Amino acid sequence: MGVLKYAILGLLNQKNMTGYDITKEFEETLCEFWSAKHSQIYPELKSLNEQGMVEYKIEISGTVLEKKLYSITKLGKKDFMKWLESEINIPPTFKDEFRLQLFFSDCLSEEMRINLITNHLNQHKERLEHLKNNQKKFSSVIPEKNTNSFSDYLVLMGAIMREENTCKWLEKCLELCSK
Amino acid sequence: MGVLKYAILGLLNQKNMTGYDITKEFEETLCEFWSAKHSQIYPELKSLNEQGMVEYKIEISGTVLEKKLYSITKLGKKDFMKWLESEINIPPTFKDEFRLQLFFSDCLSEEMRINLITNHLNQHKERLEHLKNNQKKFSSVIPEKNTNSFSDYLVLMGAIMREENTCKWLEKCLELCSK
DNA sequence: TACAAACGTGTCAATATATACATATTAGTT
DNA sequence: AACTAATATGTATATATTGACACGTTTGTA
Repeated sequence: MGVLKYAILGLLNQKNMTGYDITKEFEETLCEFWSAKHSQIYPELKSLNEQGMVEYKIEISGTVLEKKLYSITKLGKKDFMKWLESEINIPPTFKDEFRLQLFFSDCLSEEMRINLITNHLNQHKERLEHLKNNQKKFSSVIPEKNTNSFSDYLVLMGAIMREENTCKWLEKCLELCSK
Repeated sequence: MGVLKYAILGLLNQKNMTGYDITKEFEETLCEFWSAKHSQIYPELKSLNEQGMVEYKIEISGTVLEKKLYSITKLGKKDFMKWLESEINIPPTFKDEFRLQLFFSDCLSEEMRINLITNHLNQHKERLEHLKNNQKKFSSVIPEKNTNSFSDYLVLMGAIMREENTCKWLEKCLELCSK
């Protein structure tokens, strides 16, 4: 696939960053729909630099610590926009370990099955609360369309709707299992 | 993670199968929530056999073709049930290339963004139709609880609800992008 | 009988990803 | 001055996964 490449280019298209900054961005902002550890990011940045997609200048932090401040090149921007405009296909499989468990759950006692679903439901409820909290930063006003905040808003709305729907499904499952 | 292991054990817990049968099962039945190619399945079966989780007897198909008919062992069944009863955590990230695109979509013109979302919506509508077709096999009657059909029904219901919800979200996005 | 599609089992190379290993500096606090 | 958390950059090892390579048999049909 090579999606990591475009996640990094997209971030550098917003502003110049170090590998460390990018790692933080994955942890704090993109984590809902993409993730990568620094052990994957640093090699990828090296490769993108070799491909001419990004460049960097070394900045000195304090007295000696060298930071590589990366920026996107024209070539990188072109490649990023090409991906952004491309109509990707939805993957045939959304891997989901819980759904696999549920598929085999007829081996369980009624009680165990209900336990399994209830536990999962609680986790999704918690995540939903967390996402709703995130949404509070958009204080009742929907951001303007040409800002990243607006894109952010659309994605967050999707995550919230997904969690709400997942909870609804699990509650329906519990109902069917109980009666 | 090692989820593939439990997917295979779960299938062999239902009935004895060859590697080829298991591959087919992934393609036709599990594909909605797990997948694996035969190049992953054969080595995994070998490893499971070495761990004492599965065993096989060779059957002759036709005059010379040797098939390995795998079955789950007591040890395998024990390990499978332990996984099935375990309360797994939902992964922090559901990787989703489209959501990544949408997150960066403020770089696009209004028209291009609408194109992107519309195309994605159409794909999900198509998948929804496909899933609803699958559901027809449960001809108006909900299967009995202790059958695999019932588990299958719960998972399929989840997939349908998810696709419906995704369509709803994308339609809402289109609305917000247009006005 | 010839052909094709399906059956059947495997390996190899490349990519993706996670965890652990490894090291050093800087800024803030006590 | 000593300590700690955060900043900063890499590599190594193991596992997961895909697509390509590789081979041979059987069943149904034209």
